[in-house]
Amino acid sequence: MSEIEFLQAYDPSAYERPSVAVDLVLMSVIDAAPAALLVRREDHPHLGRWALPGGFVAIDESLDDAAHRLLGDKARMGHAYIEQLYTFGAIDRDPRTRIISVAYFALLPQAEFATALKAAPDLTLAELVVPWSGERGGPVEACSADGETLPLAFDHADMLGLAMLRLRGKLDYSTVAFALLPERFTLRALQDVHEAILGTKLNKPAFRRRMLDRGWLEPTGERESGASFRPAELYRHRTRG
Amino acid sequence: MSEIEFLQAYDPSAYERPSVAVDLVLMSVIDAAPAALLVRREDHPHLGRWALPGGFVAIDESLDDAAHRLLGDKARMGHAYIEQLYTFGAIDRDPRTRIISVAYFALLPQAEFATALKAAPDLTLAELVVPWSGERGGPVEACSADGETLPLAFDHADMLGLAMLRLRGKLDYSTVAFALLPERFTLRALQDVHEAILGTKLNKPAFRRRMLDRGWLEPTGERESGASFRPAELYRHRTRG
DNA sequence: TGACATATATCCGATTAAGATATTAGTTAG
DNA sequence: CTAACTAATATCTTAATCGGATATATGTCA
Repeated sequence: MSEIEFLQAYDPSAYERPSVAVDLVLMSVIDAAPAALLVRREDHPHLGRWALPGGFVAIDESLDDAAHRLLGDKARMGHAYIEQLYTFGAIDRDPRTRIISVAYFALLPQAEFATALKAAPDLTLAELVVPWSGERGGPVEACSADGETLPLAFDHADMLGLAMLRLRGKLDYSTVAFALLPERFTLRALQDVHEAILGTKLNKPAFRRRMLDRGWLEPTGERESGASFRPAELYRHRTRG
Repeated sequence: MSEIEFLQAYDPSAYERPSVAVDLVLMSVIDAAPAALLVRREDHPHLGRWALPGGFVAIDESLDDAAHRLLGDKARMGHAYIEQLYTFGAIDRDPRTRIISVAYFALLPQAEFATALKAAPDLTLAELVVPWSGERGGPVEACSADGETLPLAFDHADMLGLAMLRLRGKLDYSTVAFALLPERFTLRALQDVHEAILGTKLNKPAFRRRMLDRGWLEPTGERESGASFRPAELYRHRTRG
């Protein structure tokens, strides 16, 4: 049998197939706390609960393409740091039918986060409360601006928890933190982001040394404005060698 | 509309759905080198090339269940350390039809690896050659026992490469290495596993100290036998406290 | 112009990690 | 039975790193 004959004889409808979806964990650091964007479910199932923005993967688009498409459709965002997180495949995770969901997490600077909130009116800002410490992992809770706990739909508390765990793990040895900051930022702002994600205070001189020794930072020669005290130097993320 | 009415009205056949598969990266350390188990493809597409054992996910089983089922069916293995790796979703990764594949990696001690090779005669041992260093990542090459390069099917070189990258990353801060060793082992054997996976030599006293300080090891009081020199103490992985 | 707040630089002690070397304990050959 | 050999285990020294504290510099604002 030749390859062409084989492909013609292949019957893809022989198996009953699950639906495949992509869910987005859109994260930022707002007011010194980790935050995510949620949508209130207006349909069954889990009506009234809060869910991650997501959607089904089309038959003619890759998983990464689906994630980027949803980033534009749901959050009105063109570009963002985005990375595949984990694939959730429990049988009963959705009561409608078998849906396997590939979770992605995206990191946005505070300004783009605010823009997305305005441009996409169904999105709601939620502060993330991490009930575990260090690298233990587990689900996280979402809180609205007025401190109320937002009940989460499906297994989305696990997705948020895994995103926080991944973020904490990558913070120290990778450059993900820069995706949460504007193009130019102070060392203080960088430390605030680290502290918000880790949930701990850090030693200032030690943090400065570590970051500068990494070689990731490039001083711009400019200084922050609008402060009523000595303005700090603005750095940018060095992308070239 | 009540939830029950909604569920009855929901039509899951409205979307054209991709097939979902699970592929297994079955890894071990054989003769001081990382190794994996491959199957020769006897059908189109990629006839004659070498692939990871895998299969489709049934509609009534979770992803994890599918991975464990395949571990039993394909490798005749009951238990092994197993962990989800990444989900590959490019449109053209399989020429037959749209197949999204969730890759899992499993770690087996050398003895179980040999047992699987005997019990499942279609499996072939392949040594993995890592053409990159450190944490850079990328595809990996597979070599047969007589040194010939085995051409890999689909995107399976990427799956093998990602498995190696994950393994290297987890080696130092987690207990995955113990999944590659028998229940009782010497510190020398543990160091050999580390060196094979990292592809570098390690300092012996420093390695001993690090491992013993971690608190993961429990001395058994017994010693290895069959050596023509001073036998080393046998340790086991401490699972409690 | 001086008080103030914070950025930035320097310093020192403590903890940690690595590499080298010395010692111990089995095995085996003579 | 004993000495030589090999590799495991213990000890030691040195280098590097890290954290905390303090001191200084440099802006704003009253």
